[in-house]
Amino acid sequence: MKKVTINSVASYAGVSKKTVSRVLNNEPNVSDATREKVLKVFKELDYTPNPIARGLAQNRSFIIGCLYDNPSKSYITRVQTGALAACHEHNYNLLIHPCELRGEELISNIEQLLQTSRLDGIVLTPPFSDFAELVTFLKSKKIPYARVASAVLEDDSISVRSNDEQGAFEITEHLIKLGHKEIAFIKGHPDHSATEQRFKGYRRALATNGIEFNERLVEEGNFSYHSGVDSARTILDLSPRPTAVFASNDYMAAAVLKLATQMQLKVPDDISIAGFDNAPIARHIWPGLTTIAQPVEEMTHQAVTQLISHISEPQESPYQVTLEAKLITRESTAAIK
Amino acid sequence: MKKVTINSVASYAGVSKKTVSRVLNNEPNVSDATREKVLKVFKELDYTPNPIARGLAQNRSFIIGCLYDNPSKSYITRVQTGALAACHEHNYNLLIHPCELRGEELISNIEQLLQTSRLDGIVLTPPFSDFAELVTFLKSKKIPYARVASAVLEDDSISVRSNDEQGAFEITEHLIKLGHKEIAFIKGHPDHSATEQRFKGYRRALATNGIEFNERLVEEGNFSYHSGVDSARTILDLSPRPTAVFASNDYMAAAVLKLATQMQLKVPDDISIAGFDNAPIARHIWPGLTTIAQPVEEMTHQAVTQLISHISEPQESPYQVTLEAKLITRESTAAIK
DNA sequence: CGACATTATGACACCGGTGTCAGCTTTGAA
DNA sequence: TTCAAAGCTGACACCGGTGTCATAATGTCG
Repeated sequence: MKKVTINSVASYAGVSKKTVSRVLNNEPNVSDATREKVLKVFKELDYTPNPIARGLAQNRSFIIGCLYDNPSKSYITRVQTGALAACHEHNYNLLIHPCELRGEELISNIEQLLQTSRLDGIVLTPPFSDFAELVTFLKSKKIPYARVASAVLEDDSISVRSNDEQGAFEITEHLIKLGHKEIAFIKGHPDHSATEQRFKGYRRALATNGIEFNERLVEEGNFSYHSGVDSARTILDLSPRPTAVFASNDYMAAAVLKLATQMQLKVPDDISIAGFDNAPIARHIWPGLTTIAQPVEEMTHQAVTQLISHISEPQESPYQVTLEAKLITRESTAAIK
Repeated sequence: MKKVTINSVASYAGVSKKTVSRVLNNEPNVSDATREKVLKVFKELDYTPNPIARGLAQNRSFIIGCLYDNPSKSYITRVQTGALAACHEHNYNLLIHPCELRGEELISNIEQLLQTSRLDGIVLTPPFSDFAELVTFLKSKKIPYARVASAVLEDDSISVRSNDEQGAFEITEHLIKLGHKEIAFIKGHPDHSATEQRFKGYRRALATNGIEFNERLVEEGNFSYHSGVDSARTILDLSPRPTAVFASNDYMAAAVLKLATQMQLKVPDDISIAGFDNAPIARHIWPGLTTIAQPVEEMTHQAVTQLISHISEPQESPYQVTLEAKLITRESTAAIK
């Protein structure tokens, strides 16, 4: 089986390379007759253009980088799924780049990534979506980027988010409507903008419903299961014990559930527990967690799609969208007795 | 900031492109003086070779594809971690390719992937590691590949696995030593070779310890949480109820635990439960699952490393290694009363 | 010291596409 | 009918590296 290049197609079809290239790229100024002739040869010879040669000529790689640092494997996978789908739709490839760095090191790490992999664009997922230094750096290097789930809306960048504040508001209000007034809250990682957003939603729900905010019911977590265990220990030892706990994500909520169970507390009879994210664990444990589902794949898909179209033809108006998060009620929350 | 190409380096250093290229690739036949001179210019100009141009010239992409289809996000992430690390060490990139297809469609899907992305090699993870048609196809196309966690050992391919059969044997024997004789077993997905291996280990442990194998205690699962729920329902309704359940992975084990808890059974007092894989959920639930930990990252890392070195210089003897799996005991298993 | 092997270097084509531009053909308006 | 504008096509250089081969410089041995 011989290699089929643009040259073989050209000579086989009796036209020049350039004309073949025109057909490939759907350029105008090719007669219908010629176009069809070439397209037929494509099929006959089973020709696929070489993206590497193309990349060299156009100084592009057709690769989008995806930057993340998230303890939740399911979140990562969902991000990848959405990003991959968008990439495939436009014949791009996705390069994943998990990354634990911060500050200076982060920048130089990304710089190296850009140097060696020649990315055409980069998708930032939390917590990188809101890292000002990184965004500034990318802007200065003129690397197209898109931000997923960022809280800060700049005027000139692609950004697709979901409404964390509103989601937190709704789930807190759900607890309040069940009669809970003593609702503990576990914060997420301080680097994530979602942490602040979810906290705001919690406080707004309390305020809206005339419940006084109590500092003592708030614990600092970092989204990890482990941090949830620590926070849970403090919260469950409070006296009087709060009747509900809203953890900023499902892993921490699962930790609360585990500890409560170990302490012989019945969930939701003795205490209600709510999470956030609708991670798989939320339905893998008993009782299932009431939580907030976000359209992660959809967000990432939109972000990457916009990023790619921005790369091909820079737009003026940045694409900025906020998608809805949805309350999912399961067995871990119930009316107070 | 201007682009630094091999031409700028060459003229700046006062040598030809080719000489620069020689230095880049550590080729012989360059005098020490010249080499150092060029290396210095590399630093001064902060030069990084363009992998795309390189790829075009050498007909390579420096991209390894990673094929998987696995319900466990944590497994996928671990595979990616190991593969990425190995790729970075050798200046390769990793292209992930989740893939739900089988048979004909799978082959044509992979064919397209190879066409459009020009992969230099491909890592197969379960269940693809043991798909004969796929392996045959890759061999016929002369695409280098490596197999992770495959059960079948061919003579001529790179393969890194862990000992599933032995792991299953050990965990079953662990239950037996705790006094269990009625040990139910939930099988995995029939497409995965691990399914058969784990089942074998289970039976060998029974046989070794003089316990008669009982067909009625075996349920067919498919590694998904959901399938675990179905199998658990059947098993927990048996009478007499088995005193222990060994599920082929942790998700199914978690499902058994959930159902048992819903049925007011105490784990491990009323029934012991064991899993396999040491997925995060194994320690996120209460009681924590006794399970088998495999060095997934290590396996993938070795597989990719070997694959890359095979690409650069094909070896005669295939690299075939079996790593050890390790028993991890948690609270979900206990001595029978 | 001369013949020959070895090492060091560069000229140039090539990988497989795209960009530029010139030249020919067709179209359409005056 | 005429001529400018628009449509179509191909020649050729170029993207940034590597492979081949010729040639110059250096080393080796009888």
